[in-house]
Amino acid sequence: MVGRLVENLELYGRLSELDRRAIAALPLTLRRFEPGEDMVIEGDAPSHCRLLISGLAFRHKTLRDGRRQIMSFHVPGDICDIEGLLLSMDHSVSALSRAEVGFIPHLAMEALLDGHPAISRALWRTELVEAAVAREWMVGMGRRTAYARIAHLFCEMYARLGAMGLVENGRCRFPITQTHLSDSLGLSVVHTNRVLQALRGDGLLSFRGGELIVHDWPGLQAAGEFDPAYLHLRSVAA
Amino acid sequence: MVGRLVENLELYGRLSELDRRAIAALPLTLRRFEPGEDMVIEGDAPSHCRLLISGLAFRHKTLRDGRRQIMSFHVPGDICDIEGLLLSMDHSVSALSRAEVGFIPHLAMEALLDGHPAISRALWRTELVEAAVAREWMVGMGRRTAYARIAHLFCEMYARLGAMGLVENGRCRFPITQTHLSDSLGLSVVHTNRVLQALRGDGLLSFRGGELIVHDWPGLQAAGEFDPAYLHLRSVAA
DNA sequence: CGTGAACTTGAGATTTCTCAAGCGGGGTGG
DNA sequence: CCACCCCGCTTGAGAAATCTCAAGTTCACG
Repeated sequence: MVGRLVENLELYGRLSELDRRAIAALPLTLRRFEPGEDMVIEGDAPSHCRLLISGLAFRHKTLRDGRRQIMSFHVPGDICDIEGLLLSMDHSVSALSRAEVGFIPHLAMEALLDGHPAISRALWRTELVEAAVAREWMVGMGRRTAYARIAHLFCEMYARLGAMGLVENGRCRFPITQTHLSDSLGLSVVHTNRVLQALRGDGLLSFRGGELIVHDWPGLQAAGEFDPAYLHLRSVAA
Repeated sequence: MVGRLVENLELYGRLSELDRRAIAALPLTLRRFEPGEDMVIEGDAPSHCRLLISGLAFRHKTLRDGRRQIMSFHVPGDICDIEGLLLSMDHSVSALSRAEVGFIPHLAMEALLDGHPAISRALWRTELVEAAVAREWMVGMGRRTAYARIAHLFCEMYARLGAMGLVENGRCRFPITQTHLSDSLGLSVVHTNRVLQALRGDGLLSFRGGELIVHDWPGLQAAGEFDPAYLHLRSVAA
């Protein structure tokens, strides 16, 4: 159940057997979410952490008039609302696809962190990587064209999913709509659609029915000015 | 020397006398940076943490062709490269104004964190707040007009500086150029300049020679769609 | 008095947006 | 089993925001 979490935490350094056993012993309540369903809402002060076990999720803020900004995507092994441990939520988290989520009581989490500095440090590190990703998104929204921005996002997800073994033969599932894509990148759906066609036309990728196919990985990286260093992964999808 | 840091860490909950004394006992080497000088550079793997003692600093990434994106501003009491403790730097940090910086060896920092869970937690919380600010910037760059974006940034800094007691009579020092402003918000200098004039013309603020004067705080907040909740401050400048 | 950085202005070029409408497939009720 | 409907995708076209280029101004500083 927590396999992906341990994997995630061990990306940069092994945990002790003791640490691993403590994680495995976490009390976990399972729940399933349907696509689009909210897992936490802005303003909540959650009493549990939500560990994504299968499926994808995303963080977002929605303004009064309906404009929405998606701020990150989450893959299995991520805790989607870790900040809820210390702060109230200033944004919402929703399921992208059908998702299985493990609920871990804050009390258990706090005990785990206080008793296991190595886990605390590893979890903090995943947090820092998330912040690095957020900064890279800022660079994109502030300083890159729509074309580069879209290319970059696909590079990022391709690399992240690849690192989890979810890329096969240049293909991976990435079940988002063009609306999600637009809301991630700060674009209109219309423009996103046209730029997507350009990327396809340039032979870089196809994206259809929630499946991403990368036809020209070096070309796509160049188009997106993608340098995976900020992901702090150990290896990158070939 | 570390007064601001303790203040910062105690924003949400007191530390014990023991914790406070441990912080005060940190070995600290002082160094001064001139405006624009780099404190850490992308790619560095620092061996010390940089605690900002006086002055302002900012994080940024610069692309090959010179486009730059500023990703955050830092005030006294912030550790500007805390992620260097666990990761290599994927961006640079530079001094905005003349700044005094305390260098703390990573070894001392690690010992402090491992021995004092409360400090570890408090520091993590400041990190989470930073991430929240980053998300709000994303909303701005993705979904707000230049006018709202500029207003919002000034609201944010006014609130943050106000919370530190650095606002007096609706005025505060915020020593950035219009170029910095543009690079923070993903705008061209020309456009920034014109929008700034509009904000001044609408009687919301003046910004000249690195001094921000807020003439109409409610109006400015409305223009920027500013809701300080994401800053997770205890109080907001009046 | 000369110089450079920051700021300002003008004007045309681009990117991206908005509005409006048509298309297509999967799901549902009759 | 079929018609209908909705959501997501696509296209067209004019509008708006923002950018780039180019030059002029101001002011602090040496």
